[in-house]
Amino acid sequence: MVDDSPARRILAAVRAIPPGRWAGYGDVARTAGLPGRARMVARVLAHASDASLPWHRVLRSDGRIAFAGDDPRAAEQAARLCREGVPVVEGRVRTPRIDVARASRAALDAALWGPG
DNA sequence: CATATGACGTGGG
DNA sequence: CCCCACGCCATAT
Repeated sequence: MVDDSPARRILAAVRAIPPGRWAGYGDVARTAGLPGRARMVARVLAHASDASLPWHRVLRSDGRIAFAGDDPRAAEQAARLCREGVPVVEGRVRTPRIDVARASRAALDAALWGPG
C-alpha cells in the first residue's frame, strides 16, 4: 500500500512539504500517524540516505533550526531555506508553518488525479 | 540491566 | 526570555 513502515510514512510526509514552506517535527510525526513521536522523525531524518529529501523544511515547532548554532548543518539548513525564499534570522524562521497533513492529502490527490 | 543521549513537544513558573 | 518537568523512544554506553 502507499503506507509501509513508520519510517517510510515519515519520509513521505517530509516530501509532501512544498518548497518555500516548513513544518515541525511533531507535525510530520502526526501526519505519519505517529503522534508524539517527534524524536522518531529526527532519527529517521538523521539516518535518511535519500539526497533529494527536503529535510531542511523540518524545523522545531517554534520555527528554530534544531541544530546548535555552531553546527555546520545549521548553516546548511539555513542556506537551503533562504534559497527557497524562507529567511532565517538568528537560527529561526518567522514565516508560519504549513499544515503538513493537508499538504500530504493534496499530494496524494495530485498523485491520484494527476495534473489533469 | 541501568543511564545517557538525541535534528522534539507541551505546559507551567 | 529563561528555566524546569515530563512525555516520547531507538541507540549507545
